[in-house]
Amino acid sequence: MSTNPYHIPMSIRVRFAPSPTGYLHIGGARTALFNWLYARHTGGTFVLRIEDTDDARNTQEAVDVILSSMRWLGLDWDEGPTTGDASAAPKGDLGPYFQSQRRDIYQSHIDKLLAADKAYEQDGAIKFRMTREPVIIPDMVCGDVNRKLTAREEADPDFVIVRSDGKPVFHLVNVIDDLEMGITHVIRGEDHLSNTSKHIQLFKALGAECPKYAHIPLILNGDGSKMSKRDRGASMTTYMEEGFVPEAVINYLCLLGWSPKDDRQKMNLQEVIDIFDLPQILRHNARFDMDKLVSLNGQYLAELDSETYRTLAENSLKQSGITLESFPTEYVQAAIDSTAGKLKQVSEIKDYAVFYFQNPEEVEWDAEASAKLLVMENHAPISALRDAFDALEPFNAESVQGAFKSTAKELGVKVGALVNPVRLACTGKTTGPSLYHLIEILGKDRVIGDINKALDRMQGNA
RNA sequence: GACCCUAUCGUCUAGUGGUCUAGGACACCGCCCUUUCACGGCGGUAACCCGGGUUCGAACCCCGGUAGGGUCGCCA
Repeated sequence: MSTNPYHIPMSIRVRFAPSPTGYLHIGGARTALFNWLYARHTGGTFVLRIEDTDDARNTQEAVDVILSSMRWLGLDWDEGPTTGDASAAPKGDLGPYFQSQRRDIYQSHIDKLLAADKAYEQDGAIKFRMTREPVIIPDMVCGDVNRKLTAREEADPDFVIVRSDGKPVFHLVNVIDDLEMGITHVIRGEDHLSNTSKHIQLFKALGAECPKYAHIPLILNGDGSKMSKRDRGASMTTYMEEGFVPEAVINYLCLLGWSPKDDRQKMNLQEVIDIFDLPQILRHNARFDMDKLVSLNGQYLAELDSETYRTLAENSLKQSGITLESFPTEYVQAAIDSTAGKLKQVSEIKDYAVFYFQNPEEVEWDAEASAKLLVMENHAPISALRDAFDALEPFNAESVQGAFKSTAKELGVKVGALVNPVRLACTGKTTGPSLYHLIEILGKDRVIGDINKALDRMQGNA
């Protein structure tokens, strides 16, 4: 026995054990994250195990999605599958890491339980002789939980560990794997708390010490209801497809059910690793707030290097049906660069910058703004500006800005009086990238054409 | 129905008996900055679920309600 007063094993081993029945749920992602953080904080080992015992619901695609989601989030595992192929060589010595490959291991334990009369056969299934006493569940988040029997369990506390079709059930395989894989801390969703009494008894029957438990609260919808597949934000796939910044998603997840205890919100992973620990995990469920995630995402987006930002932006633009290939590379880059630091989500870029990639006649003016800005009294000033543009050489952001200022001064109007109608003329909107830069990118011909069209409208509105 | 967990602004949270006329962030509102928007800055609205105790003193401790969530499967 060590002299360590907390009896913390030398090497901590934790695991994330998803069942491949669909995408990676945001709650699952956070469970994975908390396990990962604990492993990294303690210098321990993070194991990924695929619990694919339900052939009716498991799919290969789901396995691949889980692995790619984990990788996207940056949650690397020290042991586990290297690919979605269950027969491929894994990383780590305690595999296989797919439960579907571990039948022999389960069978030997089942035989032992049967031989010791700790389990028995009934109707072709095998049932475990469960205690009739309450079970104390020591939990690092919830404290000691005194799990009494429910009415149903009072009637028959024993439960099935092997189905009549010969397949072992979750409770059994989960415990055997944690035992065989030397898992020291089980960090999982609170939905497993009640069932932990079964697991503790199973460990005992198998002649093993049970691991330490930490049941973390669940993530609920904004209205407090349970998050299901349909709910926006529930699937990690959404974040990958919509071009979220993985660091932002991770940062947000850290703040759900855990807190650095000071006023920090935006934290990099290393900062979190340094101070993350199990006892500070909150005990109550948290509601998912897309607004806050998006806000955080905007902060990370603004800090991205231009290369990464361009890639994200290009993908988003292509996804929304814009054929970037028909534009010069420099033009596309300049257009994208003019949106940098402006968006909270890259997926907003379509609405924000679509005018760059439309034919002038496709740009639709916002009706309300058009009625307000494209009026006859703006005709003279804007045509004066048009003439100034016409004579401008070179035609760039700097010279354009000069033309705005000098024209405004000559006419005795505010720059804004010229800026707003021109922005509408060129982009169709009242918001967007820096007008001077956008005008340079669009080029003189296009801009003068847009302005002329707006001048016609002013006369038409008269 | 039984059993378990939980309860601070709309949301995420800080707070572990006095320093709380309860702090921060998102969202919202106002002002400033500004070529629009966003950013940034300043300010504002907004919370201790209810009822009993314990105590000189309770958001913090205890009990009871209530509410939300979870579990009771030959699903995981």
